[in-house]
Amino acid sequence: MADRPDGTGGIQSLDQALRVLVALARRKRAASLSELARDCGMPTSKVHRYLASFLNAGFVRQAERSGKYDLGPASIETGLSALNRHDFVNRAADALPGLAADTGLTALLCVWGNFGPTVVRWERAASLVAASLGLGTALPLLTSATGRVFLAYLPEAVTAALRRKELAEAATSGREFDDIGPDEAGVHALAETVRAAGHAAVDGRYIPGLVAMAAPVLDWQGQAQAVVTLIGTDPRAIAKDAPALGQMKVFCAALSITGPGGAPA
Amino acid sequence: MADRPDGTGGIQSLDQALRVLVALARRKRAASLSELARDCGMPTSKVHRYLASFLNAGFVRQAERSGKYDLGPASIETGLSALNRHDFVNRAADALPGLAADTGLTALLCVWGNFGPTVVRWERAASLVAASLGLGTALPLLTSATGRVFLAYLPEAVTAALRRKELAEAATSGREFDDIGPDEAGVHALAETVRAAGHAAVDGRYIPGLVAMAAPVLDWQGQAQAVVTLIGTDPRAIAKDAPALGQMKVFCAALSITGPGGAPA
DNA sequence: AAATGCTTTGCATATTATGCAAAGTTTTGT
DNA sequence: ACAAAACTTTGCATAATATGCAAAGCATTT
Repeated sequence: MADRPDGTGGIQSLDQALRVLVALARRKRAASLSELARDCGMPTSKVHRYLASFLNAGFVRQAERSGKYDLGPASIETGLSALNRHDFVNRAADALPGLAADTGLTALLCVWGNFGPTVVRWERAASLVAASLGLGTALPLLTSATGRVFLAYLPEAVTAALRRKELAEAATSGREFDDIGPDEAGVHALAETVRAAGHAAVDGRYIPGLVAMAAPVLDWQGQAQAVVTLIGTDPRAIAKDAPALGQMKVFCAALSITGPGGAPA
Repeated sequence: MADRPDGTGGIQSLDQALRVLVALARRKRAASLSELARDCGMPTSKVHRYLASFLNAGFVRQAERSGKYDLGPASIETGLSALNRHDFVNRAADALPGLAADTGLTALLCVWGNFGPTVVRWERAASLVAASLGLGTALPLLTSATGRVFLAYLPEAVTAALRRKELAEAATSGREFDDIGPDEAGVHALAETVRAAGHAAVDGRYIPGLVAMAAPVLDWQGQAQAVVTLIGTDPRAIAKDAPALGQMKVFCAALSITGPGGAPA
């Protein structure tokens, strides 16, 4: 056991102990000693001693009667502390210039404000500037890629008011939506499509000369905490096989909190 | 090192390593190696090796540029997994959207964390979004409805540290509390008032434009294991005869562990 | 009541964590 | 811009300690 390519300079017993803790976290319910030992491929006595330490520190609780092991209050407190520092807006904002540089597109970070999708950070690429887009700008819900992602990843009640407003305006102005039905049913279908794809994209139909695509930064309730948007002029930039699409989704996935079950290596 | 009355049968290196993790969790921000070493009274080399293991397991993240250490995604996942095992969180989470819909207000579920009242679930209503409120956000103890319920329904020892801190801050900043005395006696009286009413409410005094009310979810010892909070913009929503108040209290009563028989596994 | 499965503890050995000190790296001061 | 200080990271010898086996409790089952 000489070479650990990446896992250098750690404490072996601690590595093993943490494997036990994540094994317990992966299970949905309390687990018995032997179950955990089997999961980790370790002798029961070893796991038992690890659990004793976790128990003393409060990371693990032992059920009074059954003797099974479960996660304890210290695990909750540590997790909440970690969550507390997870500031989506700032974390995303720090990384936004990198995304803009990698893709060569203008990158936007939006949150849901009182008037709908609101731009809070924006990183322009070399080529173009959408002059009308400034900080605090509110974007449309139904006709922007950003808005459509919020539509798909926020509760209906939240978006209801703006939804109705934009539908009514579309009706009175006579301007129909090209790619969606002009009623609530059409909006539902749109949201479903966005959820299935994991992102939204619009071509120059609504904002002539501009193409955009957007993806959500999700919290662990599966709701959109923020939306990241890429804007360009070239329609090929938002094609399904465009590299920028993949980069954007990776970017968002890295910022999203993966709930229990999602286990990256 | 002969007698450890209660801490029997553990792994010493693991005990020490976990002390480092909780030291990191107790800090509000990312910490440097030497800070942690000082906190724990350990040599830096030791702490560094522990952190290397935590890093490999994902419990700790290292900031790209500063090199400081912070809690990582595995900490979040483990904590959320621990939260999900408490039945009351799940039951509350299932019912929370209904409460938000019925009242038309934003509904919050909070538990007590390292930094005080901490948001673990929230359901936004149509009308408003408090942008600064997210999962894992820590709320003030004395000036939020949520915090005041914890103050009233948790042992004094639990809230003591935060109580002193907020009182001291109020004293130095010169900002007096409007509705409570600026000392421990005033805090005691406040807690008594909350207990008598069974809930707490604040108007826009502390958070301009926002009104909130909160009630406890009690365990079998009569302590708050969680607090449910409703937030709105209309002061009439938190009036004594407002329907939302009754709905919230019914909601909490249903979640509270009533008599014997509600024995979790 | 005997037996099975599970959890917990003793103990000798070898693995491995430890602390010191030096090398490497970034930040601060002049 | 250079020097100095502070901090982070790594090597190494030694002593501490984690490990695995096996036996002893303990509860539930047949």
